[in-house]
Order: sequence, then structure tokens, then C-alpha cells
Amino acid sequence: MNNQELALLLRKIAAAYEIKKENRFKIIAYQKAADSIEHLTSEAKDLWDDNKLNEIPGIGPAIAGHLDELFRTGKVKHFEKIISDLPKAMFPLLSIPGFGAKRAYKLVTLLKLKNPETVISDLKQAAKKGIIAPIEGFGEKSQQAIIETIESFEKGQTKENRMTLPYADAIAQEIVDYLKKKKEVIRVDRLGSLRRMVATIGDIDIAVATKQFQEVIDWFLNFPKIKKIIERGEAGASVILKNGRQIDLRVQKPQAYGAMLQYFTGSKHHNIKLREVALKKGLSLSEYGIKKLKIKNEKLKIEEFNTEEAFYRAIGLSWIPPELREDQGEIEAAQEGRLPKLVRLKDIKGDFHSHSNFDLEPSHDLGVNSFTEMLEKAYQLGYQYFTFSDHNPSVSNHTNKQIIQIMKRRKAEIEQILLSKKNTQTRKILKKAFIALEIDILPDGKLALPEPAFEFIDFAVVAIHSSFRQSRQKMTERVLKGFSHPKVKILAHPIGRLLNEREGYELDWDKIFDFCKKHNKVLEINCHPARLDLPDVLVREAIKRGVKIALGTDSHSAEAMENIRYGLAMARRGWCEKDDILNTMDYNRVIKWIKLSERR
DNA sequence: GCCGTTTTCGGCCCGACTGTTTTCAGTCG
Repeated sequence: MNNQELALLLRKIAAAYEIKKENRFKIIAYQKAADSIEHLTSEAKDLWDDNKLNEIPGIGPAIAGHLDELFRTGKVKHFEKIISDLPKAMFPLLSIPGFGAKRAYKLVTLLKLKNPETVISDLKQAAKKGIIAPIEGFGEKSQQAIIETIESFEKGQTKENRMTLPYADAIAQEIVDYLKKKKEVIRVDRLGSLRRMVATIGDIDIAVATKQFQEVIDWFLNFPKIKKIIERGEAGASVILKNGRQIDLRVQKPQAYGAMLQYFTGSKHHNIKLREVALKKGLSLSEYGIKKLKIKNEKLKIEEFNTEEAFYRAIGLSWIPPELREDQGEIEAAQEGRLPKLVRLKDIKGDFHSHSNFDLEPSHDLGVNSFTEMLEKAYQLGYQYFTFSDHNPSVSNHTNKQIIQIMKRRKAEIEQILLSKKNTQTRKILKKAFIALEIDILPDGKLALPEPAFEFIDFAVVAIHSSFRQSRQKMTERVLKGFSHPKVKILAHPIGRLLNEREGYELDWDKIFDFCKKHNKVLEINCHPARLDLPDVLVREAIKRGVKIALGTDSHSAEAMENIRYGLAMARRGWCEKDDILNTMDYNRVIKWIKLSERR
């Protein structure tokens, strides 16, 4: 049973307890345990194997005992007893927005819905027949809402639900630009998961500082691409755009904007932890500011904050960068003054992964721009160095001799461009670049490049591009074998995921990290928007183990080189400081690192 | 049921919105 399934099980138990009117803190405890397991960086089952279940926050002796029974026997008697007298059909409804335990229970009981397999569509049919509206606590509106919610839920099941970061970024930008046209808008910020730079975004959250709440909200609700208004209040509104994406707007006056920014940036877990910490100091936090609880029977006055810095300071913390706000130890670190000095965009001195349009006759895609065009862009980005890591020539279509010839020709062409004295009047290009290659690690762990051809590259980036379904052990052996060649320095897109499309393969990270540390190898954060691979949680594990990270845009065009900032976001979410990132090294230090002799 | 620089007992984040109510329950973030 994986973490996702475990979380679902624990939520099911929480829902059952809710119907049974158990102590509400017990219910919360189960929900917290579910959240906690969902956010783990390793499988709970693996932790159980190592006898470490009790190290999971929110899991105490009771739940740990139940999980132990689950992993040993495949079931939990106590859980089965709790849900035994509840209708099975209520549970699938819990995954539909707007349904909690009580509504789900009430509806399946009164409507006598028995089949968990079909309960969702059965409920929709019931709503369409009009037999939900007369039920106490429901009405025409909620009946209609049930139909609409289920219909969009059914659609959502078939297409991917979360946006990639740049996609969400672009939508947000459009709304930000629109809002800024209104003169009453003093300031606009994108917040929520977008501000925290999470790899995929559910809803887009926007905050506005203004003195005219209603006018700004009305202006927002007139945004031309809105399909439907979900809710509107005095301090904000939620809408669905024609493209199906949800936008939440919150407005606040400038002098209280700091608490609003903080609240609306989240994450939820960060905010909960923050409020718990504040409560121990007699402070109650909300999106409006901070109340002092110490004085009894006196009217509580809210202290307002115009900046987040002031808000955090009032709780005795230094300002926490949004990328860290996940309740992963950042609040404790802020209390103890040991927050990391996160790597910044201006620390980045080069890119370690790109594809030009030079035709090596590979079996993967070429880029669209020439070496010169890529170097021109690298110059514009202010880099010290760049890396060409085109795909290796396809093995099946060439003899070794042909491959060597192609590699030789490519090296000569790049060197000619880099060493040429002329041609700099018309266009400014970067003159320092590494001649690398992205080489496939074949299913048996061999590299897809004949040994003599290595002479024509400075170093290699390796990656898995085929046979994704090998076992964890076999995949680990395969990667380590490919990674072992002395000229191979970087493992590209290490988990192989494609966001919303492909999970990626399993690797034994203990072994990978140890290997990297021991042999001076580096893991890539691939900055391609659909990859963002390594993921943030593994980045953090890697640097804890002393493994260095390289940012590579995997650009197939000059324009895509700007994606570096999304990879950088993963690095920051993984707590990376400047020294953790290879790209912050000067050119000469990189040369030394790959043990290259100064060639140019 | 969990947890501990106010505690191993007695606390447990905070407020908004909707729909159905006439003071609130349910759900969400």
C-alpha cells in the first residue's frame, strides 16, 4: 500500500469517526496523519521496514500500531469494525469537492445508494430527478450545485488537473496585467502555490492591495475570460475561467497587506504550524493581522502589518522565503536563525544542458537554433559559460566509425565558432562553452557512444530515455553502470517523470547519493517545465548528503534557456544555497571540477 | 489521537462563504 492509498484510508477512518460523533480532535488527528503521510519523501512502508514509523510527525503509538497491523496482515481489524456499520457508498463521494463526511452519509442513507462503484453517477441522477432539493438542509441551489460539481469532477478524471508552473504563470500574468489597469489597484501579487513555485499548480491565487475593495472585486469579476463565478464576498472572489482554471482573488487595504500576503501564500501546513507557534506566545494570527490573547475580557485589538517581514518579525521569526513555506522545518530554522541563504538567479553563471540544431543524426529531437544563436542568447543572459549537450548519434543507424566522424566534425565546428576572432561586430556571442553530449544509458547500462568518440567531448551528461519499466534494483544498477564512465559527470532528469503524463522510474536513492558523493558526480535539476526533475524533496535529500546539483535547461531553442528560473525554483524549494549548485562556480572552477585542461 | 522552551495532562489554527437557516452547519483553504 503506497502513501496515497494510506492517506485515503486514514481519511476514510476520520470520516467514519465524524459520522460517529467521535471526539473532534481525534478526527483531526487522523486527518493530520493522512496529510503527513501524503507529504512524506519516502514510502511509509519502507519506514515501517526500518522500524521508523514513529518518526513520522502526527503518527503516535495508536495509529502506528494500526499501520503495523496493516503492513503485517494486510488489514486493520479496528478500522474494519469502525466502518462496518456505515454505508460503503458514502466514501467515494468524499473525493468530490463540496462533500464532507456528513453530507455524503446523509445523502447515501436517505437516497438508499448502495453501490460504491456507481454512487457518484447515481447521485447525479437523483439530483437531476429533483429528489435532493426537498431533503432538509438541501435546496434547489445545492441540488443544482451537486449536478455541476459531479459533471466537472467526471471531466476532471479524464484530463490532467494541475497546470505546469510556466502555464499557470502565464495565466496569472494576464490577470495581473488586467487588474493593474484599474487605478484603485495599488499592488498585485500572485500567491499560493504559484508564489511558492511548486512544480504543478492547482488554483491560481491573486492578492490585491487597495482602498476600494468592492470596485476592485467588481473589476475582477468583469475579466472577459471568466466562465463562472463560484463565490463572491466582501474581501474576495473565486471564479472559473473559460479554460477551466480556477482563480481566487483576495483584496486587502495596504496597511494590512502583509498579513494577507502571508496568509494567502500558504502553504496551509506552514500557516497552521505558524499559528501554533504564535499561540504559544499568546498571539493569534489571521489574514488580518495579529491579536494578543493575554488580556482577558478586554476587547481584542488586531495589530496590522503592511509587510510580511514585519508580520514574521512580530512572531519572533525572520522572513521565510515563500519557496520554503511547506512546514518542512523552515519555521524551526527561522526561530533558530539558521534559514538557508537560498541560491539566487544572479548567482547562476552558466547552463549545463542544451540542444542545438547541429545534426548528429540522433534518435531524439534536435534543437531549433544554431550553436551561434544559442551562444548569443547565453551572452544576453550574462553567463560566463554554456554547454552544448546534443543527443548522441543514433547507435542503430551508424557504424562506430561514422559516429566518430560526426563527433569530430561537431567538435571542430564548435571550436571554430568559439575561437574565431571575427564575426563579433554584428552579434555578441559568449565565447566559453563546453562541448558535452547527452548520452543514452541503454537498458543494460552501457552508454550509447563508442569509446573512441569520447575523445571529442569535454564531458558527458547521461540519461534514461528507454525501457522505463525496469525494477528499482535493475534501474539503479543500470544508472550506476552508465554513470561510472570517467567522462560522465551529470545524470540528467534523474527520475524521468513527465508532469501529468508519466510517473518516472524508481531508483534506490541511498545508493545513487552515495555514489555521487564518492565519485564526484552531479545530479541535474532539469528545468524543462514538464520535467522539473529532480523534484524538490529529492534535491533537499541530495544536498543533505553532500551531493551537488547542476541546473540544465535542456533547451531545444534559445528562448527555452530562460526556463532556468523554474529549475532554480526547485533548487530553492530544496533548500539549496549557492555552493550546492554547480552553475554558481566560475568557469575556471568548472574546468577544474571536470579535470579539463585549459583548452582555450 | 497527538504532543511538549508555559504542560506527560490538557490543550489542539483561523476565518470565509454558501445555502438554508432566523443563528447555524458544512466545507474549504
